[in-house]
Amino acid sequence: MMGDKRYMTLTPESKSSSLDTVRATSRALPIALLRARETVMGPIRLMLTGAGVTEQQWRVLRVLAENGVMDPTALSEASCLLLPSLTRIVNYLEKQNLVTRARHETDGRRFLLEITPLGNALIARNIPHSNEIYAALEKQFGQDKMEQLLDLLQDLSNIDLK
Amino acid sequence: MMGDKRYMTLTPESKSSSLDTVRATSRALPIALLRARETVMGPIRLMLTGAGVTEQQWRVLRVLAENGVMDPTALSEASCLLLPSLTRIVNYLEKQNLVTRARHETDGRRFLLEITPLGNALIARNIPHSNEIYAALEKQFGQDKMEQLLDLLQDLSNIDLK
DNA sequence: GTCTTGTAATTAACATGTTAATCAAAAATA
DNA sequence: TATTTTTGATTAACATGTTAATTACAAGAC
Repeated sequence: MMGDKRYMTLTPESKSSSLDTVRATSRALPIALLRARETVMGPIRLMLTGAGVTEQQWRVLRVLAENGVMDPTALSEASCLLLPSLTRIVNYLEKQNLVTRARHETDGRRFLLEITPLGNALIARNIPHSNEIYAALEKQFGQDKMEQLLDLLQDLSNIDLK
Repeated sequence: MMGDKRYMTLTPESKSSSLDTVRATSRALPIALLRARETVMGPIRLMLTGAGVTEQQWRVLRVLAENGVMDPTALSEASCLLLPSLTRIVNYLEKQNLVTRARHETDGRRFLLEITPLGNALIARNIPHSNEIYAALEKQFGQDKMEQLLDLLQDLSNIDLK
């Protein structure tokens, strides 16, 4: 394979084993995932700017709209946000009356978070645009490839690396 | 498909069109990409902690090792970092003598960045561990699926959403 | 009940993400 | 050449990412 730039050798003068060969960054999975995500988020970010929320705030609101009442730990897992980030985000959303925070009835350590009608309204009036973007993406990329990609990503996420 | 939770309706009492139907966050592409990336980065982060660099610093060093001299704009594109982030990261790497910054000879606006021998040494002594992690991941996930995923991600990244 | 241990959530500190503003130098135009 | 416009890079300001430390409460052990 002449000109295949998927691999390179760090020290060309030495005999290289597979362990000291650097995978080209264009085929490095973490970067590939990041780059793909940037492509998708581009138009979505425009939409969110119009909605007046950040990407992460939108994610929190959507998960709460989908799941109802949740405690921070569950919300953290579902929205892919670490707890310290989530704490700050929920503080802000609470000030904007988009989310409420209440103490758990029996467990004094836990809280219960819930989206407000105002929060639901924010989602409802922006979802159509969001879906338009997603539809355009799926049309460009191909519905079959999209399903294939989502399945692979789900499989990858379920791997246990010990 | 009973019990298929890939979609939900925001307002159950209304007749919902495809445009006001909320895609379940478990099948939302941005979250799926994020979650997959977290899975992969888990063990890599452990390695990087041992190496004494952050994920982004490691990425910058690897791209420079792969491509030689680069200006910030090109490095930004290749490493998937916005210029403001890159400026701070390069400032730090320069202080650590892992990277050098020089003025462009003919264009006074541009700079030329290059990895130092110290930087190359850092990569060389950590690449074996990095490759072990990657090999374990590929073994768990399957080499064919890995190639398939990388191809899909590359395709997705090349889409133009106008 | 008291003490210890474990858990949920927050706070702290620093690095990075993100958008807008700024600055210097190059390129374009008159 | 003087002016304007564009471009490369940095700085500023604020939100989030990340790890470690802290706090309040619950659950177990004694």
